[in-house]
Amino acid sequence: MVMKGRVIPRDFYRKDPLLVARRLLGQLLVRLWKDVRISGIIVEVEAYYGSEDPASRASRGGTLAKVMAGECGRALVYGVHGQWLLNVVAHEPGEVGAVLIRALEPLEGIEMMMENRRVRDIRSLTSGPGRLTRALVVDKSFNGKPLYTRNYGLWIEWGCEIRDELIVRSHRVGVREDLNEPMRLYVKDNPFVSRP
DNA sequence: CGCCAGATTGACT
DNA sequence: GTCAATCTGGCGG
Repeated sequence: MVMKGRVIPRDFYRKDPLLVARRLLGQLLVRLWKDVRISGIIVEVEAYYGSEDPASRASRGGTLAKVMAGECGRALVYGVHGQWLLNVVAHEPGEVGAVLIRALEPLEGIEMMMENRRVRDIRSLTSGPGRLTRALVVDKSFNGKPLYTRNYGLWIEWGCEIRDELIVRSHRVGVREDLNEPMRLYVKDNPFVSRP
């Protein structure tokens, strides 16, 4: 792709969360940590909406809802079950939404990730929302930070295009009450997709 | 402040 | 496959 290697601009995220989720597959999540580029290809995502979405934390109000209603392209980081989960705020103007990044295929800085995660098997490095934040050293301090600039050491850049035939759509993982529409997307047969 | 559910993980049968 | 440790944020007192 022509744009490969460039940071994805803010306007990319000003769309319906499911559409943004689809377009995020194949792009690169990059973390600059200790002068080392740690990155991975996004291979699994989930779309979340506002008050109409029973699985969304935004439907319960509070700080998270505010961030999800705020500026697109910013990180939304919050804790569940002792893990930090990384989302990108994404929605149409006046709406509420975000995309959860659930799994990466490790690309650069793999040794650094291994150090951060202390695992033997490379397949468990970044195959889960809590795992990838540990591997890339992402925590609450990134909450609200823009991901459309390199300024904060965490951003998303153009990677590769993934054909429609390679994309699987399913219901979201770990939610009590899901929407009728499946909101989870992942790359078919990719070994780094989290366990269903 | 205490309570508790939850967009999870890793260890174990 | 099962199961409990984990800890933040929302909410009630």
